[in-house]
Amino acid sequence: MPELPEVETIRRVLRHNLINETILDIQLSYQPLLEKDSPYPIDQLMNRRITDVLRRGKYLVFELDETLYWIVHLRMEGKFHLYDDKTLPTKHTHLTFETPHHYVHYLDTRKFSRMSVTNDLSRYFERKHLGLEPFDDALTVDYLKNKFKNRTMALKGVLLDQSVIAGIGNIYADEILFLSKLHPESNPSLLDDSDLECIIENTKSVLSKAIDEGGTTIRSYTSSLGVTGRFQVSLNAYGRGGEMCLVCGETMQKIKVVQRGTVFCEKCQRLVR
DNA sequence: AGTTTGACCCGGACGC
DNA sequence: TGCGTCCGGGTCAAAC
Repeated sequence: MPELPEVETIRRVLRHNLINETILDIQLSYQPLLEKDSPYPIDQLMNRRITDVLRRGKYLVFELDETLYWIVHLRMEGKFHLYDDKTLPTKHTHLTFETPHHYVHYLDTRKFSRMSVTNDLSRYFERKHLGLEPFDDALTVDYLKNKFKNRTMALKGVLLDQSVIAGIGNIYADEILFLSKLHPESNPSLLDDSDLECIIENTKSVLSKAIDEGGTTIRSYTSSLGVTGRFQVSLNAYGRGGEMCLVCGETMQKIKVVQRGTVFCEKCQRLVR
């Protein structure tokens, strides 16, 4: 599942390839991908020029003619493929469009992803109640303290809450908690300033490092672009349940927290209760 | 009114 | 081979 660093990587690849390209033909073959309350149908993108590609949290945004916005959330398995030649769609291709220089397919095996077309981007995101971007200077100890107070949910739960910090998903939540040496089931409202500072610093460092690694991967892409944004990042927690902790050697635990698979080291990560 | 829980969107993987 | 069941993650509505 693409997390924020992957989405950012995808954004850069798409922007590089599609900026100033005009959408000459676009077809959505699986209608449920378009949100029911989308102000406009997909057809509205026809003959529009892509003037920018943006990201907000894990949302991708194509700006068209600087006035219209096509918003895409990849969820678990949404992906863009760019081709130089006309290519047959697969059974998981749900949308196709072409531009003067590219043929673009959008695929999603699980069909979990969603998109919308609007001319009012700020209104769209207001309704999604997104919190600060991880790299926003307004992300401070005081901001988190305010967001964490009165929260009884497990700490990991509030890290996944997109109205606190936008863009943290399951993989990086585990990684941030590991680096911060905090147990995923800690009580968010009981953390002290240094814990919060630690969470902020690790959030920024782990995400920016992953974005950098994504940039490295981009250079290895060839002309037929599988823009999945997937790349190998060295992770301490995710996928390492039952393996030894890379810091202390203890066996990493795998549990469910807020119904999400969660890996942590019970020796390194302090439970605050 | 703010917070938490659970349903939902699907098809791949797995077990029998 | 075929069927049934479970799983996964972000979002939002419902419940608290």
